[in-house]
Amino acid sequence: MIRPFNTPCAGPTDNPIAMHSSTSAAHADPSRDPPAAGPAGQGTPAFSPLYRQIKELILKSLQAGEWKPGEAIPSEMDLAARFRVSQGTVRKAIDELAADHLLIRRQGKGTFVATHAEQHVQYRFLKLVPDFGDANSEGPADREIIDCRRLRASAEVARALALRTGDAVLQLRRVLSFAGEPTILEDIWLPGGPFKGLTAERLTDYDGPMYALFETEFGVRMVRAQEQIRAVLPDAEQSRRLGVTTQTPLLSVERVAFTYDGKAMEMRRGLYRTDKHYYRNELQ
Amino acid sequence: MIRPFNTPCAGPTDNPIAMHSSTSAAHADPSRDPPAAGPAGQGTPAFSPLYRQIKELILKSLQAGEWKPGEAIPSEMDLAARFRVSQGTVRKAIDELAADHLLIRRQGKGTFVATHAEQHVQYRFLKLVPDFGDANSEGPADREIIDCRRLRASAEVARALALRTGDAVLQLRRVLSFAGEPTILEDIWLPGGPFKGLTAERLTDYDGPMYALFETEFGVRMVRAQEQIRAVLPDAEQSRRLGVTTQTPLLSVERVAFTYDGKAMEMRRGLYRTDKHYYRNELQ
DNA sequence: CAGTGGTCTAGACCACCAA
DNA sequence: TGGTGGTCTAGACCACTGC
Repeated sequence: MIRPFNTPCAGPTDNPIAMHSSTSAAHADPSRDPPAAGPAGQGTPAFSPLYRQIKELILKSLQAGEWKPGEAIPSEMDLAARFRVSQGTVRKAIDELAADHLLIRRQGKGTFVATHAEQHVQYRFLKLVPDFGDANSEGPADREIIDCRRLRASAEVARALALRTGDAVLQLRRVLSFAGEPTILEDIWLPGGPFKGLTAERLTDYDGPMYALFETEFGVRMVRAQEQIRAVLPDAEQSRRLGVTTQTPLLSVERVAFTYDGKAMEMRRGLYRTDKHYYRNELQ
Repeated sequence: MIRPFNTPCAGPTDNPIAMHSSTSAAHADPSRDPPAAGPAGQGTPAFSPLYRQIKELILKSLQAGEWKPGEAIPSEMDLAARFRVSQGTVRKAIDELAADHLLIRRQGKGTFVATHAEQHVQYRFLKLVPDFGDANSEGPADREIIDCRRLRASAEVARALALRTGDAVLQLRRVLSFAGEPTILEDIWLPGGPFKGLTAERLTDYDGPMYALFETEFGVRMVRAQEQIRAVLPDAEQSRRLGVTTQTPLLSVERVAFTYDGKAMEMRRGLYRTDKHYYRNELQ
């Protein structure tokens, strides 16, 4: 057996996963354990090509914070030397991470950790765009924090965030206005532990996407999200906040956002006015 | 100059785009025309790596119908021989086409032209899923064609389909029911020319996705779509068709679907009930 | 068993960027 | 000018499929 596929990661600076001779077999040794990774069931599939193992190792370094959002990671040649594989194999691993928007390649400069700050689209996960013009034509949104409190997770929030009912959570409520018009009313729930110390003041003072603040202040990087969209009517308070009647249909957009390791770290429910905007989706 | 980058495609069976010596330069010859492709402005960017040219040639063959949806395309080796490039270059071209869901690779079998028929997800572009269970748990949708008529394009439809106002279009109206409950009311507009001969009977008789019928009967393959989603209230007839009150908020989902060559070939507006379903979206 | 796509490597050269 | 990512090639071997 040449490649110890399940060797535990030895740490961020030394991952001797491969010790190939120049003509070594490229694939998993069939004498290894069968795919069922263990009694826990949820294990990762045991067989995995080398470039995917490299991908996992890079992912682990990202999770561990070895390279921070916005920073460059080592060059492909350096990573190839570290992992004792060819540049092509590292390249394929990085290709997938770039396709997942975890890394950003810049020819001639290097490969960088993606970040919610300093990317030209202000809100990467916000799909609401104006009927006329594009997202930038309205300028930055006005953001007003209405409420920020600590409370115990409801059953629904607990389920979404993989907490237990009653665990401490932070609840935010805010209004986003575009072109001076209140357009989005959002409730946001965050797990109390990772976001200890987050206050309305810090949010108000911070001038940038909320997810960028999460990265820099709490080390929480959102990389993926799921949304459930419905049409609803607002209650009295919601309609007042958005300046519409209670008979005005609104989009209810429920989002759960996930970090590198796939943990749900935020749930939010937004009410979107769609009289001057629409939710845009590309299908492929 | 080694590679005639702008040589017109010589036809599906002979595309002598490359005549490299074994150590030839890999990139565009800088002595070529500058990137501005011509006075028309909209031209494709003049510089393009070899694998992307191969991709375009394969795309042209798909458009031309050289390989039909569901069929296998030639093997990577065959295509490499045809285009006089290495297998790796063909591979990269196919990789991108597979990522775009135009081709489907099956290890050991070949590479196949994607199709709306015979894919396990019944409706690839339909993002409405039940609150409980998954899309398959409800079984196939009941489809009822309510209306099918030829008329002249309104300004809005003409704009979406790149027609002129007053051009002939086909208008369909149908209701989709899940678990016996009417859930989606859809108006569909199709350009009259390409869909000449489409009737309500043919749609009713056909047992499969509408887009699959478009492929087999009209040679129109939808590969991409854009949706604009809003929350609305139905009018009297719409509410009756869906079995809800006129005060029930619904999703309005406006879709424009595109073919291989990027031409818009369908517009539809769906009204979705979201009391037992939701529109699901993955953000990345 | 032959043929397909999938992985891995090694080496060459190119385009882009910053110093 | 040197370093980065980007492209292209050639050859080897592996995994999967179907005959």
